[in-house]
Amino acid sequence: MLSMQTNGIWADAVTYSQLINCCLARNDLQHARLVHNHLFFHGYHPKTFLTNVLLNMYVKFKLLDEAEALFDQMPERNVVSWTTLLSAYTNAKLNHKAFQFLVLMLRDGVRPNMFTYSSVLRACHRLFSLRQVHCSIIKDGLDSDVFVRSALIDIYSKWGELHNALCVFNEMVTGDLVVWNSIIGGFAQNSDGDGALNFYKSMKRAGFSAHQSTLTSVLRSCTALALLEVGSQAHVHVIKFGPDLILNNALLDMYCKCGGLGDANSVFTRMVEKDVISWSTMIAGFAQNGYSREALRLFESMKVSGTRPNYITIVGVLFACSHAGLVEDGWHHFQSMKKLYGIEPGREHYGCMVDLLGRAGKLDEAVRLIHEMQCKPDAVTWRTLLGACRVHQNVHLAIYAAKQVLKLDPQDAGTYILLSNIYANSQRWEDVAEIRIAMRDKGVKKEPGSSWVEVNKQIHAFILGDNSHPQIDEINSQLNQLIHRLMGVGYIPDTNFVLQDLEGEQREDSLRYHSEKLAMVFGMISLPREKTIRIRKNLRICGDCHLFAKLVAKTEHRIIVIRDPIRYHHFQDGVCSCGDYW
DNA sequence: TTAGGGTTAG
Repeated sequence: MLSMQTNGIWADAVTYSQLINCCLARNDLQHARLVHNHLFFHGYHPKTFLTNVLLNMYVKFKLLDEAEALFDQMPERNVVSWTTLLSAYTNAKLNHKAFQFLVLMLRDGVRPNMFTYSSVLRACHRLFSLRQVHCSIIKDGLDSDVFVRSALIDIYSKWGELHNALCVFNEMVTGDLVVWNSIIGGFAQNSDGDGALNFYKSMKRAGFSAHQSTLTSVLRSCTALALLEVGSQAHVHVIKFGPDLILNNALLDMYCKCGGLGDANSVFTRMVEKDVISWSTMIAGFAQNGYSREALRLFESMKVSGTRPNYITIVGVLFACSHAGLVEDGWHHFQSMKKLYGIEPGREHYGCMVDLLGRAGKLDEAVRLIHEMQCKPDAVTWRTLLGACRVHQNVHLAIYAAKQVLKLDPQDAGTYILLSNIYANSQRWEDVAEIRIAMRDKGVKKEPGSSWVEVNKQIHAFILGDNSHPQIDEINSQLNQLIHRLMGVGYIPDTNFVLQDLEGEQREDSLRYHSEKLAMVFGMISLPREKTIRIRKNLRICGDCHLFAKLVAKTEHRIIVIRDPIRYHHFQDGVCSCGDYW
């Protein structure tokens, strides 16, 4: 450029823009500024096009103030000028500012185009504004643009409006990979793994190959559904993409959550690049699967590696302590999190500590900690204390904790039932009746216990009281024989876990058909002995089923993994990885 | 010839 200048030749706008974009590609702010200053000192007044390029340059270098100053000085602004700054606001999550800017743009008489809309959609922080923007898009005839379409699907999904996302998707005539990814991601984010996997199949039928983000959503769905086999299949495709950090993190999480800790660890070890999410995932994975010591060892390695722990990392660390009864370690990490990493303890951290102290029988300390909390305790906090009261049979405190839970979550069926059982055990029948009336008046219904087991990449569901499984007769007959065999080696059904209104044999019957027992038997019938039986549950496993699974693992020589909403139980040779502490 | 879309941890 300098030689052009000494020859008296002025570079034209295109040359200047190429020069600026070259600086951008090299991340060279110094030379980019030099070009801008050169234009300024030589009294060259660039046309709107070149100023837009400069504006974009400042935006990309995240120098919003300078971009704004330049925008204010522009004698003429077109839709690109407005959109450049507007998308800078959305990227910086300045949603309110982005919307104000859109209003100014409209007042200036500039109509938004597909570029503007695809940016502004991400800034919709209210459903109402989203609907308004969607109407304008249709009015301007821009709803068929694939960028706008994927942004619409994405934002509707984020608002939980899957129905609307689906409508936008179904209107698509020409295919587009990112639009497919948006709808698959939408279903995955809304915990509809089945829907996401079905769309993934349709996408492949439509002739599209999976991209990194497609696979990330697929893995997320496998994680939610505990589909280890489908997830492992996706792993084969993941390898094709080489070292993709986000994708590998999703893979890691899938193996951890599906109970495949060995595979998770080998993925983790082989990862070329690891970030705080990779470390946190693996630490929580070890902790939830009952390997607390490994989780804490990994936390030490993380610190050595130089990766700074964050809020979520510490949740995993404290979870590891609470599930192994490591009171001193727990206190140490809890007290040092602020001092060492500047992280204020949040509800989840307090929750882990309440759990840790409560399980260890230090109920008074747990209550004291709840009262000292910097943030307000929520239903989960009180439910944690309630769980500890149940283990340590502290009726007085349990009633107090249960009342606190119901104040904050009046629809929590589990707590009503627990409270009612506590009253029944203390012969407080009037209180029992009162609870039942409250449940009836509030329309509280207990979610039926359900378990899912994966056999030949198919999910088989077992729901308490539902006999629709085609092999249910065979399962029931095998289950009865199994119970008989186990009773021969000392199994006594533990009826403490049953609703209070059942008596004697009836009590045992209701335990007999707990969904995880049916799922276990089905796994035994359908899978060869060397295959692990993997079960996912919607409720926490009860003590009776836990004992049952240990005995099955021992006498039938099976490995069983049961994942409940909080943690995982690996049953092998008559013991569980949780050490009976859950 | 400048501006826009999808993915990860509790």
